[in-house]
Amino acid sequence: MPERPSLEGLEEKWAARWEKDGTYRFDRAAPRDRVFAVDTPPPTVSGSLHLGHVFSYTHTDTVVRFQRMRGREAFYPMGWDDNGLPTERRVQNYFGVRCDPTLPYDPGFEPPAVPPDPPMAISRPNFVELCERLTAEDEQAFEDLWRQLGLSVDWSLCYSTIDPAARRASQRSFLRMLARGDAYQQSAPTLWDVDFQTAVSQAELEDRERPGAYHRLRFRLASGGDVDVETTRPELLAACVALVAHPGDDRYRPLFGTEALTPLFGVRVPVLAHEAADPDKGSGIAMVCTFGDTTDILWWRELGLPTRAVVGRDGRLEPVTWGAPGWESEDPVGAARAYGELVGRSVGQARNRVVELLAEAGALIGQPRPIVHPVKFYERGDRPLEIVTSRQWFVHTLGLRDRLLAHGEALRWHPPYMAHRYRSWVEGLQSDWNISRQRFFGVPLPVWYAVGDDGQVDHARLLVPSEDRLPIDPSTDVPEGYDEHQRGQPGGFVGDPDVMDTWATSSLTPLIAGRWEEDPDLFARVFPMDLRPQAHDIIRTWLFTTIVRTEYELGCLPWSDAAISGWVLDPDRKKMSKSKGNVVTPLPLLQRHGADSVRYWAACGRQGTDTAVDEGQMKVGRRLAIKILNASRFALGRLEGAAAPGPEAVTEALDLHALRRLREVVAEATGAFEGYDYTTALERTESYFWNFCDDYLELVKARAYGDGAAAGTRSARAALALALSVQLRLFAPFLPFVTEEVWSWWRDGSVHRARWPDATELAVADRAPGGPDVLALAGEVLAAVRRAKTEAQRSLRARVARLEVRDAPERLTALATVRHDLVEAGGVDDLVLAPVGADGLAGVEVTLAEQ
RNA sequence: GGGCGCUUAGCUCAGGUGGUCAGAGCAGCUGGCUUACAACCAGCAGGCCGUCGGUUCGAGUCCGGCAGCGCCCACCA
Repeated sequence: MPERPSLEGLEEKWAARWEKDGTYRFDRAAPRDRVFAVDTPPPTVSGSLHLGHVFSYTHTDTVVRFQRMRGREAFYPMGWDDNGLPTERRVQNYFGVRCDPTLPYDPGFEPPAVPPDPPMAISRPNFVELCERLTAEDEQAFEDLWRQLGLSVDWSLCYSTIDPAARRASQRSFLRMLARGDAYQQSAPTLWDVDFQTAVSQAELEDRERPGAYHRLRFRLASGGDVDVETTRPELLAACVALVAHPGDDRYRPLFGTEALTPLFGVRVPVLAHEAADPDKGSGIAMVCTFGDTTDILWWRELGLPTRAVVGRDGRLEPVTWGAPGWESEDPVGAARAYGELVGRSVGQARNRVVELLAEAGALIGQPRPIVHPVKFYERGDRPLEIVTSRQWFVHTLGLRDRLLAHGEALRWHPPYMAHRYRSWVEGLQSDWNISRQRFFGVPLPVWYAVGDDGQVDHARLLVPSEDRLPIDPSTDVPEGYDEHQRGQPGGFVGDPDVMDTWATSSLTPLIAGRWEEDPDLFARVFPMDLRPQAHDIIRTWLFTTIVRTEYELGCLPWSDAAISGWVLDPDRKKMSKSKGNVVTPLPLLQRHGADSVRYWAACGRQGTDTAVDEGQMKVGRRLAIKILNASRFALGRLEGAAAPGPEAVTEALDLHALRRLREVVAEATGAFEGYDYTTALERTESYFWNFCDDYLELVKARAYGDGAAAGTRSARAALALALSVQLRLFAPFLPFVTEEVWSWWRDGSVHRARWPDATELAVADRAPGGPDVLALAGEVLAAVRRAKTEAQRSLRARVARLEVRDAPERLTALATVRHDLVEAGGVDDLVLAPVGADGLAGVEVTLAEQ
């Protein structure tokens, strides 16, 4: 035990020791019912960790440590989500490169020392190599941070979503979905990001408020007269395929079944009725285009409308042939002339130009009316999404809805109200899950397509690999029965060029971590898992897709419990974001306050609740850690190097009552932890501890310093040792470093492998006398003495000439049992216990000695 | 438009099953080197528990309405 204990150096010391001793190593011999398995969220590897990660991973770590101490064998892996767009984007910026899949691989390629501008084009294999190089560096930095924070992860169970095992699991599951018919390919209208040039899924959308304007366009009616239609997207006029109004709308009822002519382009479009049309929106009649928004897709599908696509994958208007089939016009020459003004322009540019053309043609009625309206964006994108028709791979989810809802009911949510988010998402599903992405750094779709003798790719003739070949890359691997020189040739094959959505792989984390199909013995010991911890913003993505995939592969829930953490807000309670520049990075805070202190702040944040960064709270945590050091030094210093007397030596009422109360705290903390309520467990423990220091240690001090043979001293020392041992273990999940340090002063082994305290070891508290809590009573009297000294502006060491306590007889009887401790702690010369009747005035009178 | 959460001292928040529940920490103020702790200790002050109504002998604590803030889902011509 050091003379002046300190927090300095504890983190390095114990992190190294835990690694060396394998303190957190999972024992795979443990049977399933003794295992506590966690589906750790693999953080996205693209730059640095966020304080939000520290926050929520600490929550999980406290629960894992509790379960481990309770005797469960913790299966607590770490994963890295390194595949996907964030990594690609980071690599592009970091090295100044862009991927061009048409280029050949350059085995000797090294990126320039200074990122070139404009970025240099490199082949897909070279690009993937750079992705792997950069993620390896990031992952090392992440691991270092997690170790510094004291996460009790078993680092031998580490995986990444791009590593061969993850690719194998992802491709295997895909092939099985394909074989069962759970996955299918389809050419269909798809949400499309024009900058990344990839499809995205419903789960990756977000709405952003953007300025727009209603443009009132006048359509001529084939039957004579005209009708005005309001639109925010006049640039899609050429793609108009119908006008739609509500069937009950009397203004337009006469027009249903007739035809209108689009301005500028003279295309005949039907006027139709559909329930989804809103009479109160715009002019009450909508222009259906292929495709301006998701409602257009609905109308197009349900009304059987033709397709006239004008927006290309690059977000520019594509050339069309007016007068050709599908592009019939009353005035093909005029249509071509007008469209010629728009072709090749981006949608924004085309909008400006078409408004001018419409105004010249007299078809724009009045001025555009500016509005602000929500527009769909890819969550990582900078421009609004377009909808283009493309061939994509989908996983059936709409047909699974009832089953998914049932799983959501069966899952135990912490806090329970988070279940609503899942349910409203599942109920609102509009399309199957699009899992293909037109990107490069991801798990390839493991299929090829036959090329017909005419040289045309036949997407209906799928070539799939056998499972034992996985993982494969169809751009370099060859299907069975073919050889490489047949790639792209008539009668040959081509590989699917796409990769899977990152969620299509990370949705398998319980299977990847549990080594599904590769280590059946391990899998049976850890699956289904106990806990899915994650933040609430990815319920609709990670949590939802994991349930989908597990339902398909195993027909069950992947875990019994989901613990949903909140976000970390900046000190002004604003959401942190890179664009606002208010992101707080964890490393400086860890260096400034220490891991235990940062963990303390995190553990004070309730499950599911957004919490502001609060360095003040971290300071409180640091103070608590220092207090634990000092209080421990006092308690252990009284043992004079000898072993503490056993619990049977505790005989004094004060000591027994302190232990009795501690036993209640143990029960409360245990119950709270079992319900994943680490915050309450910490609060109860901490509250007891401060009272223990302020009152109990002061009261027991003189006795603890006494003759080691005296019964009172033995009782004090035994109680101190037991109470300290229990409290260190209660604190261990929150403050792993300082508790381990103190534990090492007098106990063998790690506190983190010690048994969680329970009522059995505090059974001696059964001997506590009935009646009032002596510690609480003595604490009250002691407080009165301190108040008197403070109010007299005297030192706490000042003597009390006379202390008179007037109270009910039973309370006085209890107080009498601590008379000696009270006299010593208060510096009292004469203590008088004076009984009062039932209506007497209870009180404490303190007479200080002369200075 | 549907749903969820929050609204308690200047700040951040606790307050199972309704009756010492009006609390903690921080900040503030006043004191104190007390043999575990001066990066400490002791003490003080601070609040019509968002609002209106209801249930009850009694409501931060239960029910309903309203308001503000935040979020989820949907819509978004």
